[in-house]
Amino acid sequence: MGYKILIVDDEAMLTELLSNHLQDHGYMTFTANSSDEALAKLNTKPNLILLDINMPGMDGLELCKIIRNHIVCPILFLTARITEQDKVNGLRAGGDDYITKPFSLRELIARIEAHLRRDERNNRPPEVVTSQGLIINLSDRKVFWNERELSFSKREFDIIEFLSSNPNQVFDKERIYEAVWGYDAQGDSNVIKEHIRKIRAKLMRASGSGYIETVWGMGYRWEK
Amino acid sequence: MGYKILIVDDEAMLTELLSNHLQDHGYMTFTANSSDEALAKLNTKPNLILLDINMPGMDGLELCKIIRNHIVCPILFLTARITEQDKVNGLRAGGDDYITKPFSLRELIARIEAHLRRDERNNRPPEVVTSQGLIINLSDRKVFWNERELSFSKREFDIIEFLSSNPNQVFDKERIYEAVWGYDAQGDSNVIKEHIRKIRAKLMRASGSGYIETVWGMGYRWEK
DNA sequence: GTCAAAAGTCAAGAAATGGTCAAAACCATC
DNA sequence: GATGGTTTTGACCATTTCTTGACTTTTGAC
Repeated sequence: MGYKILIVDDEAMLTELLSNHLQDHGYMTFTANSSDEALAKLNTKPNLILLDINMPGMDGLELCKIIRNHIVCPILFLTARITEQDKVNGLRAGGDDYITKPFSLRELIARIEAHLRRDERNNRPPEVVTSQGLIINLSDRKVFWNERELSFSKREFDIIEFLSSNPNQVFDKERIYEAVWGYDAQGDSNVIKEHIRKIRAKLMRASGSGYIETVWGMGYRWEK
Repeated sequence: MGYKILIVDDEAMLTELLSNHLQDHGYMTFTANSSDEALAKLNTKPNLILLDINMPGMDGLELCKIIRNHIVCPILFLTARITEQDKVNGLRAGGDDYITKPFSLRELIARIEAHLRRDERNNRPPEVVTSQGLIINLSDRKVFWNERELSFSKREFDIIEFLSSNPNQVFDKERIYEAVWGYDAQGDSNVIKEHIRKIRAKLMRASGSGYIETVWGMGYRWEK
């Protein structure tokens, strides 16, 4: 449920169609029509990637190697015809499976599910658990306090994610801004103060603790 | 403070300009206008390298790979326009970031600082332990005396950090001022006396020892 | 012992930083 | 384009920390 799938193919129409179909099956999809776009969309942290082998410019195999350096998830190649050489190259590049075009959509779904199941078993911990009952699930972007779900906005969660992933370390506001907003952001420091306030309030109301400690003159730290 | 940056570009004018600008920001710079020169200057042990991708002869990517075999430090590519091929190749060659020309100097500085900070965090020894039960954790900026945490203000901790990282060495007030405040001592020497007093008081109350010894007429020394 | 320079102490004011609030700007959705 | 939520802003207050200056004590030289 709610798995994210990144679809990479230079034919926009195909990505579009696949995207629709997968969405109908309850997946969250992202599409990319070039290698560059694909790399850019890795930050969506997909749970699985569908990758066309034959693309202009850098082909799928090259791209696959690069992706492997960044994230771990099943990569399924889509390919028009598969030669033995293709298969070997693909495996060597880090692919997990092949689906030859044309393929039946039912087969596609079946394979995707198989890989996600296996992946789930292997890569258990996509979550961060912190003190007594607070669970931060980074892949689902959800936070729970003893069964009960707390809701945070995007920015709020981004900040929680960053800080809680580096517990006990102090980050000044600029550093947080950089991590959450991006590089050159010339942010007013009030923005962070305000978000921290909101986060603390929500956490405090639910759990009785704010989790984020202020280190005067230095920044904030996630207390684990 | 005092980071060394190696600037590699075949355009002498550009390296010159960058060099000046970075020096204005407190960096120590070295320039190289060819790959050979760059390799030769690796022995300056730069903390960061700015590398032009498009150079005659061996290009930046090749150079990057070679450099990676020699030293570990952030490598930022400078490139006229970035194609997806560039990006991919660059990542593969071991680069850490891209800056496309023309770039704003502010952005350049921001990125350099970001990378140096990150690098520093990663390569920093996690903690310093000093005599009987006093633990100074530099990355968490926490000080413990037998389980119990002692709290210090930013300046206080900065001073502790500086002195305890160079135990048994005597530093006069100007030197401490320079190390902690950042530039040439402009401040009244009382500032340091006062901070030292506070630090000693806190340490003394917790541990029974002040740790900072006065060397009359010379300065202070951290007793290990 | 006396003296001057250096170091230590203390209290008070200045400066910096963080917290809070309300309102404006922004954005997606209907 | 109205709505409701999110994000950003600016103003203001409270608190902590930093700095200063006057004063006392210690130190080493004479």
